[in-house]
Amino acid sequence: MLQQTPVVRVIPRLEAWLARWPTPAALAAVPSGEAVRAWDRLGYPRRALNLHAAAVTITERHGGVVPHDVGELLALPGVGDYTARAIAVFAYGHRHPVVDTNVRRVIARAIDARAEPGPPSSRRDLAAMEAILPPDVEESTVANAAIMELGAVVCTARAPRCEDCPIRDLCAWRAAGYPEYLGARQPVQKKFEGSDRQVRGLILRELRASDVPVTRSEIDTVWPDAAQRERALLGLLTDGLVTGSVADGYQLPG
DNA sequence: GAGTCGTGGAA
DNA sequence: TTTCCAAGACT
Repeated sequence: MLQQTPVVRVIPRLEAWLARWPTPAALAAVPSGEAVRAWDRLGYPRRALNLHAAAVTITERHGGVVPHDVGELLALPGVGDYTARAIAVFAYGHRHPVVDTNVRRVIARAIDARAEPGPPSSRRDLAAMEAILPPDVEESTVANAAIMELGAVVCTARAPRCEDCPIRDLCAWRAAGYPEYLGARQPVQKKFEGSDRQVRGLILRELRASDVPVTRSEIDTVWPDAAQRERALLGLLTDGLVTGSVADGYQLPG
């Protein structure tokens, strides 16, 4: 849920989710479409599908227990470098570098004296975090959490609160006089308004709201551009977020 | 490595 | 209003 999604938006959804499905086995026992429906408007609904698939794998192959091993975690659908290590470290207390967008920003500033991190590279980013991670296991766990939290609360992307920063006296960016970001800024994100992503969201919204298959003509009402509708629906079918056909109608997956 | 994939709150 | 961007993953 936390992937590319603000923490404050995740917390209430997580609590409701865990109240309904307290264990991987509980989630694995329902159709994947129920996970997509419960995901509601949290965004990136393939995460719901992946989470359900991961629950099935955990139930069938790991005895219902989320694995400790980073390699086994990485093998789960939707679990990448960040999530695998976050679980191993914060749930199980193992020693691994955990690198999210906050950590990348703190390292860029405090260590590299740059206003912003460069493009993500798991190899480089993990190595950079490993280099400053305490050797002691328990200290490393605290350090992972602390650096991430520092980036989320103090060393923020827009208006960093440097005067309140606990490591301001050893921050390389501060020592260098807060140099501006060098080089061409990579384009943030393609415009959402009018995008295929928006159409996908609108189609999925229809399917979530219905307990019976939705007809093609009903889907046709959500967006004026037919070609774009077709593209979005095909994409949803390909991703497994939607099942069905023109003849049977479309619905969330079983 | 570059593109794609949702949503919504804050500046 | 527009832009930014948020505990990323996958192709």
